[in-house]
Amino acid sequence: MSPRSSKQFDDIRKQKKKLIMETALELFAEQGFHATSVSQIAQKAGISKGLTYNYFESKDDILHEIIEEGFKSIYSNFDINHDGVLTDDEYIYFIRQSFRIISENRNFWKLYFTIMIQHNVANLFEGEYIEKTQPILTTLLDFIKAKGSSDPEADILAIGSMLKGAYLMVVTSSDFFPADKLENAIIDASFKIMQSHNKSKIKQS
Amino acid sequence: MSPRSSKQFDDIRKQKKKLIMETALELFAEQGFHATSVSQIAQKAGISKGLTYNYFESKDDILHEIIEEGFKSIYSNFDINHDGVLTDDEYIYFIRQSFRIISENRNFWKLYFTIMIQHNVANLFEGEYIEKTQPILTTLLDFIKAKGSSDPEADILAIGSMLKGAYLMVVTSSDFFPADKLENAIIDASFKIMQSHNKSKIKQS
Amino acid sequence: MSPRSSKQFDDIRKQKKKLIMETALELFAEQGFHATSVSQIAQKAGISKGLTYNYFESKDDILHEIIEEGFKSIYSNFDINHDGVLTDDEYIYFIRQSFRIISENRNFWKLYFTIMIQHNVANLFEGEYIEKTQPILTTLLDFIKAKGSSDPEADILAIGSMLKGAYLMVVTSSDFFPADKLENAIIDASFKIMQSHNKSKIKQS
Amino acid sequence: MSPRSSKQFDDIRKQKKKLIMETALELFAEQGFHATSVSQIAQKAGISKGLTYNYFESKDDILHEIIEEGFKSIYSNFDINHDGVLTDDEYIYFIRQSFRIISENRNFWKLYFTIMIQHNVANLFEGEYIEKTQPILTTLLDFIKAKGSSDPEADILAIGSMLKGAYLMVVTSSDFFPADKLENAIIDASFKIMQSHNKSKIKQS
DNA sequence: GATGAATGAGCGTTCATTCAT
DNA sequence: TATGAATGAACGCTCATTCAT
Repeated sequence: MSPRSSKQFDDIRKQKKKLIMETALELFAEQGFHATSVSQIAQKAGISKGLTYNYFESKDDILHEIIEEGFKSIYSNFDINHDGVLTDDEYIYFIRQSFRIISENRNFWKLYFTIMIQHNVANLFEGEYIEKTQPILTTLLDFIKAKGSSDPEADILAIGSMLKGAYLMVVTSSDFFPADKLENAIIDASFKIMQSHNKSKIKQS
Repeated sequence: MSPRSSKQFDDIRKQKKKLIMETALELFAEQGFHATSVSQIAQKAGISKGLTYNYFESKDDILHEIIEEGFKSIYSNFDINHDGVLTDDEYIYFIRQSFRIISENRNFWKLYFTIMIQHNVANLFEGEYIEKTQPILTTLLDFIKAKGSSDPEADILAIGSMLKGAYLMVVTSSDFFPADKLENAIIDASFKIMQSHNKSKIKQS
Repeated sequence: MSPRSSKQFDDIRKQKKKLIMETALELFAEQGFHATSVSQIAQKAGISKGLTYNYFESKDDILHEIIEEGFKSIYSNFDINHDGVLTDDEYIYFIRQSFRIISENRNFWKLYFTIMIQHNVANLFEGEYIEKTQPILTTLLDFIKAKGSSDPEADILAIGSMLKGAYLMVVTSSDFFPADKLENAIIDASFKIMQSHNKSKIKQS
Repeated sequence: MSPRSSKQFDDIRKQKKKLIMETALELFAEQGFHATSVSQIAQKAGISKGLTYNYFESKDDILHEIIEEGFKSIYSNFDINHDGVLTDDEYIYFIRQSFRIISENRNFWKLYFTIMIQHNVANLFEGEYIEKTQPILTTLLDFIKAKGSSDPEADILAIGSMLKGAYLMVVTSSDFFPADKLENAIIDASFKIMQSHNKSKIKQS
């Protein structure tokens, strides 16, 4: 067989694999992993049940590859090789971009949140997770400090929570959800949190 | 010998039902509803599989009763019959209390978040959900307005996101998570959001 | 305990047993034996599941006692101690009476036919069955002979089939079934069969 | 290797389906529908329990397909497109044929009678049943009238009962049953019933 | 005599996975 | 590469039966 046709076969394999993963992701996100059967995936993808096992070792394996692939593509979308401190516009761009990524991959993120709640995601991807996440957190912390925060650790907790909650809203939201309003509110609020020098209202409980 | 009195039977029933629900909640929270089998529940509860069906009509029924019971106990913990506007201390108390409720029922809230992600929870409990939630949101909105917010709708989105995200952190956190620090950070941040009169940093994208 | 109260207890036992058997018969006839649960019987009879086993050894036992009791009461309704040959009126009375017995106990006969189809009933009641049935058949055969039948064995087959079929119709019939018309048709036809001296129309196939 | 052709798959499916239906019919007839388990069917057919559900949606579905198939083959065996009135020989042929069909499919008819007793079979197959049965009854009624019956409605009741009873005997009979003798007796008797102009012996009760 | 909680075997059914073709 | 028939373990659930009270 010529190398050319070998390459063609390879392309077919890649396409089929992608097709199966995309179909599975849709169903996993809609119904959950355990409530989705391999038959369903195969049927929706228009292939035979048996063929699935030509591309994946098991149903679990499909899930793992989806998650792995998802993470890879997410982090490749963030350009975190940032030397200095973010400008305000860069920060805003980062937030906006993260919203865009999530709303464009709502299925993946539904799945991600579901898994995250059940298992500690950091454990799932061990070193890799921290390795990828750390630079983002560091950059964010530097930015908060630069804005004059009186308690950067607290602020990053608050802002991180706010982002997580907002992402969750986007993921679970219906089509009529005012995504823009939320996005702007989160951006504004994060500046308020970083910049404000108010004394804390609270006494330790 | 005479048969057990009806009170005795009633006591047994209540106790067993509680045992089954608690056991099921643990497993549902850990593994998810679909990944948990009735056999597992029965085994962990130390009873026979068949007995489960003496107390619940179906596996679905167990879930429904857990959620119903959970909602009942949550809302009974919030005293929302509030006429005027919250004081700062009342607001702080409300937030602290909500954190306490969630961290004391982490299993229930794990389950709740998981279900919420798959099916819009508002749909699940339709009328009741909105009926119970609305007064809380109204009270919160009034408080935000009273604090002089320049855009209460945006602020409630931001604060709501922040709470949701923080709750999610508490639910998924390990035992070593600095819950107090998070709690304080969220309270401080929410005041910053409401009080700050800064002009918006953002231009519409 | 006085003999009197002992007798009272005995009466209670008999009544309860009868109640259970009647309730079970209704359900067995409607739904079939296997599709009827002991719980159903107990519930419909207004007693506890456990009590059933105070009166019957098993679910099978209930069925057996119903059938035994049914047979006893059927044969006790036929006065077959008949020396000579039946008169026409006695024959007609016998047929009419058999229809009455069946339509008054449709539930029992439904059950009887169902069991008969699955198992050879003669086997179920071995000696007893033949012992009870034989005199009836002998009396009938004598009557047919006396009416001048040219082939009594054939005629008893035909008349026997006709009765069996008619009984089956009564048992499965709705409330609007013209039972009288059927009864009269069967009586008339049976006389035609016995009396007619026609040559056979048929050649052996 | 290339996969089986779709004709090969089709052949396998048809053969297996037939095997399952035949095995199930045997067991349903012997033990009744409810007393027969899917495991039993599979074991007797020499396949796995799960495979059954590759061919039938449910246990109920097996029953339905058996009955449907049975009815189809029965009615296709009667040539009822009969314009004029039957000759005597045609009538005899019709009766003999019906006996043959039933004794060749005793299992199906056992099942049929059992179901008929519990649920009015006309209800089960509603329209179709009446549509198929009506022409047979009409042809029979015309024949009875042509033979000079003084009360055709009564005679068809009597003959119908006789046939039903005789069929039931054939179905429940052991291998030693004198089927020929019964068949001839029924044919003779039916002519006697139709032709006889005797006055009725009976007075209304 | 009477209750119903409790058991355990078995039911109908589903499904991840294998394999001959 | 691709098919779908086939398997077997496990699922949710039912029910005849037992037993402490």
